[in-house]
Amino acid sequence: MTQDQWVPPVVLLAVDLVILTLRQSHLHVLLVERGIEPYRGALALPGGFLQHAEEDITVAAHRELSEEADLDLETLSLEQLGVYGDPGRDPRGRVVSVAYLAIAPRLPEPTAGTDAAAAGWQPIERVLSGDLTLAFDHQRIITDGVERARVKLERSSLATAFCGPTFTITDLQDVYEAVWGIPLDPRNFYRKVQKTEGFIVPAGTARKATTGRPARLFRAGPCTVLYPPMVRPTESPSEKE
Amino acid sequence: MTQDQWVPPVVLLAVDLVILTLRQSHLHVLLVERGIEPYRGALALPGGFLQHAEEDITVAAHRELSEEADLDLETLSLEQLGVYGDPGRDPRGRVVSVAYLAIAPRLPEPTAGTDAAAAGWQPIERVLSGDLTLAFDHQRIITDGVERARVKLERSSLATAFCGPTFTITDLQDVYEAVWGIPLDPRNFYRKVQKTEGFIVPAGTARKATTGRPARLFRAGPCTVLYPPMVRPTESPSEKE
DNA sequence: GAAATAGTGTCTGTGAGACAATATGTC
DNA sequence: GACATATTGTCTCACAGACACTATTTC
Repeated sequence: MTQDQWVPPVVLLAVDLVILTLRQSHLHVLLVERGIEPYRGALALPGGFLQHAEEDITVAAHRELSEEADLDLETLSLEQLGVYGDPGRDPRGRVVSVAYLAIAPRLPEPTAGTDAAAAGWQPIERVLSGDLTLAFDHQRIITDGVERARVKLERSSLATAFCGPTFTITDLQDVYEAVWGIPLDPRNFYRKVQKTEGFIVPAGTARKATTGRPARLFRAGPCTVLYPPMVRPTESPSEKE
Repeated sequence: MTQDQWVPPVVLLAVDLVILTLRQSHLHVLLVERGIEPYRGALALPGGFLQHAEEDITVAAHRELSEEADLDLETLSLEQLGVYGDPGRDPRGRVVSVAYLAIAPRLPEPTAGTDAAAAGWQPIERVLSGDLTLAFDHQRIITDGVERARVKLERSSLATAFCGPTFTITDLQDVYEAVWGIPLDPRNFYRKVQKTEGFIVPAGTARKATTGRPARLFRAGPCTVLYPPMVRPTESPSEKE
């Protein structure tokens, strides 16, 4: 049934990272400028090939994360997003890429990592709208990553990963609003997160530089799974006839 | 920064299929007996290497599906589950496997496909309990696949993919109970699915061979996304203190 | 009629969404 | 005090869950 001497084809394996963060209440993704062909000069996700044949894929993802974005694993969520391996997505040959999604708290401008000509945070809207042109199929990967993040906010405490060690409830609301792209009622949001057992725990009171009543501070609670889940309003009320 | 002449390592790319179906109200997974080393004689997921360097991964998954299980794509859901590529998972070398999840309606016993020594449906409990020993990391892949299916039943109309072209509401309830592994109240279930716009549409009345009032028949409705979602009872009430 | 399965009605508790009202800070 | 933001309270509606009840079939 198989021909003599048939051997399975080999592929190059790469990892790509969708690193999301919040800047000025807007969701941003980390992009680098490619220094080599193909797509030289175009914006792309940080990533690269496995370093050697025995490197674990997850390890490779973490390696790229620190190489290209100076990000350590502190308070950082990193999960597999999927495989992108269309033949022809890379002119160099058959390259199959494993995409990872990382969520990071507010970060300093990453002034060019090790092997990227330029690096920077780009507003997610510019990517999703097609305003920016990205290398390979990276726009689709980012689209999938954002959607994954949106869904994860509903049932996991992931949102706290966008914040620093302590945060106010308003900070947390900003996260939800930015990722979901919709406004939420502060009063109802307040009640909801307080009622959700183990989501956040008190951590003193903030001294606010700005005007208004100072907010209480919280830190991430013990639970990673939210019950009941946060509900995303724009579910599909438009589904009605 | 890179050594002279450094070239990225290559890997072998495989696809593995988690094919789930319902038999006698129990969730089953399709397993084959391996005919070759490694793990010769052990049970494993159907799957195999890419056929040639230009084969699309999804195409390869469909190919394996028909090769190993005689299943065509009719009313069949097939989606990417994830990548499993730990170094050392396959003694033959660096093999990275893309796992797919397929949901199939009740099917005839698949009497050995093309290149598998034996094939058969195994109850999912035997796999999850560790009662059966599987090749490679296939137990973990199946565990992930079942969990994915459970979650998908909540918000998608996937459950109808387990049924034939027409089905009764009780049939549909059986699907939910089997996949979730918990009993549901028939009365509430009935109301719920009827109220969920576009989930199921009437399709005549069944003539039952058994006793009792004949049930109405339905077929899958136009909506693939359920709103409001079906709620899985055992969410995490045990999370309470 | 008895048994069995299908389908409906009703009540109750929880939680989402709207929004008024109150608290506590800065200027 | 004026203003701004934080926090609490209240009302209403939708829906999950429990479960009594009615309907329609076979025997």
